[in-house]
Amino acid sequence: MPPENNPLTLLLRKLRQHARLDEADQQAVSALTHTVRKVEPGTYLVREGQAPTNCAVLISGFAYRHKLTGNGDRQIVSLQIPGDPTDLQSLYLDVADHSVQMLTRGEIANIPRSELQALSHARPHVARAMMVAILVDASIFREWVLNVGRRDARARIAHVLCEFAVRLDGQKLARGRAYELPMTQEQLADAVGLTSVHVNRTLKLLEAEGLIKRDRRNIQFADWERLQEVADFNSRYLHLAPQQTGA
Amino acid sequence: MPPENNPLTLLLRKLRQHARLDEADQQAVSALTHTVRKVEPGTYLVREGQAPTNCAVLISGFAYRHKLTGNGDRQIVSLQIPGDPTDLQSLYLDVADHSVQMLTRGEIANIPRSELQALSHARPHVARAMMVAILVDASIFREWVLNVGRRDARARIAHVLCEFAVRLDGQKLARGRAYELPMTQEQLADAVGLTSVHVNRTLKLLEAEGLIKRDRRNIQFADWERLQEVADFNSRYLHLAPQQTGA
DNA sequence: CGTACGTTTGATCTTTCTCAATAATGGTGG
DNA sequence: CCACCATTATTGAGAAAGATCAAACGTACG
Repeated sequence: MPPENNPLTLLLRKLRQHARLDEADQQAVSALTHTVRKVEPGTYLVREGQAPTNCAVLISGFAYRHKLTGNGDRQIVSLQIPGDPTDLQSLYLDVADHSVQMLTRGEIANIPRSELQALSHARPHVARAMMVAILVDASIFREWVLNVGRRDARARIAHVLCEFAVRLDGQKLARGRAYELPMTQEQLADAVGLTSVHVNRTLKLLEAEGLIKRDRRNIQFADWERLQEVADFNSRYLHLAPQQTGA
Repeated sequence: MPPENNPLTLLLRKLRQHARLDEADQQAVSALTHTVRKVEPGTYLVREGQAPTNCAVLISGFAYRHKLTGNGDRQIVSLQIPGDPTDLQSLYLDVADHSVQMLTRGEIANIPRSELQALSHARPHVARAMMVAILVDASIFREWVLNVGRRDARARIAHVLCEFAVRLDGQKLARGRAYELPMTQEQLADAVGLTSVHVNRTLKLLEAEGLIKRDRRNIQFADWERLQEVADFNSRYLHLAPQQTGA
């Protein structure tokens, strides 16, 4: 099957964003065993406390990583968009310290963890590319600590909206200055460490200020520049590839 | 110089916590070029926005990672204790997305980033060990998102105290059920996303409850079990080595 | 023995949470 | 295609956690 139709093309694209992979590397990635599966919202891709046996790459749909407190409060610690390998974070850890769950319906490609490990062992460039992907994830976690720890509700929510927009854009998934936010206000609340009630009010505030427009889950960026300012958003932490280098 | 006196012994110990390194691997790590330097509190080991050129391993003393919001609020995103490589987080990233600064006086071993990269390229087992170290750091970031996003002041502060205790213990740096907290209440506040005033009151609350005892910066765990409960602390996310495997 | 920094305390103000009820929406079975 | 149900979104009123402002107090160190 030509690589264009291969579910792993997405993964390959992701890996090549920051590291140069030669023909053999690319071949090896494309040759990974994988099974494609359709999944419903709520499906677990990783379950806290379990030993990870494979790595799911999101082909379509959205997912989120989260942790729970002892009394059941949820905190979403990151969002995953198509192309994201959801499980590199436990590639070499024996027990998952968090869960990953589908936000929407979608498709995933499951790759045996052992194959990824073997690949990273055998091919330094691929190992490096995976490491970069992991490091970028870690950088996003750090920004989220800042977001949740030091910004007020308005900036916090605006920040998540900005991050999502920029990441979608980076994967060529955004259509213009708008997107469908793939989550409920309650889930958004869990991402920013607030209450769904307060998220609702703050969303309306952002709208009243003319920063966004909303129609159900659809978010339009009425004033992208000012929204970024309000969000205190600077995309540096996403470590976007400055330029896609050709093959 | 025998490895016991080598500043890199600490790094080696860290790397070997989760991955098996053979003789040659260990040799290679011990042979890394490095310069030891004494540093004062406040010294920057990494500066946000700069291109990292070397990786500092903490030999003695404590450091912290932090980020700033646009209006100057600081959020500490993790604490570093002796043995921690402070800079693996930017091993393959071109621009540092956060700063690392010394909390106390201490000593660091600076290793050229290029050498670490070369080492990870040449030695898969070392690469894997570094990846694990990075993954554990990432796991700690995730826990901090949860801590700051979903726990109240009392639990949050207790949680940081617990984490610090367990990590010190893991490096054989704690003397019994007490330690000297190497930071001001203001810095602790920046670590938990609160005000120093509120940290002060909460610390006194924890003391009044009989969970800790304090004398200046010295923290004693008067009731370790109950403190962990209050903190909602579970060390799983630290991914501590189940057992130190012999050479 | 001052001075600067860190800690402690009080009083008041804000943001965000809670609780509760009402209104939309979307999906589903008939 | 329509009525019904379960979610999700919205709104209001009151409570609480934590922030802010300001001042006093300690303590280490030059």
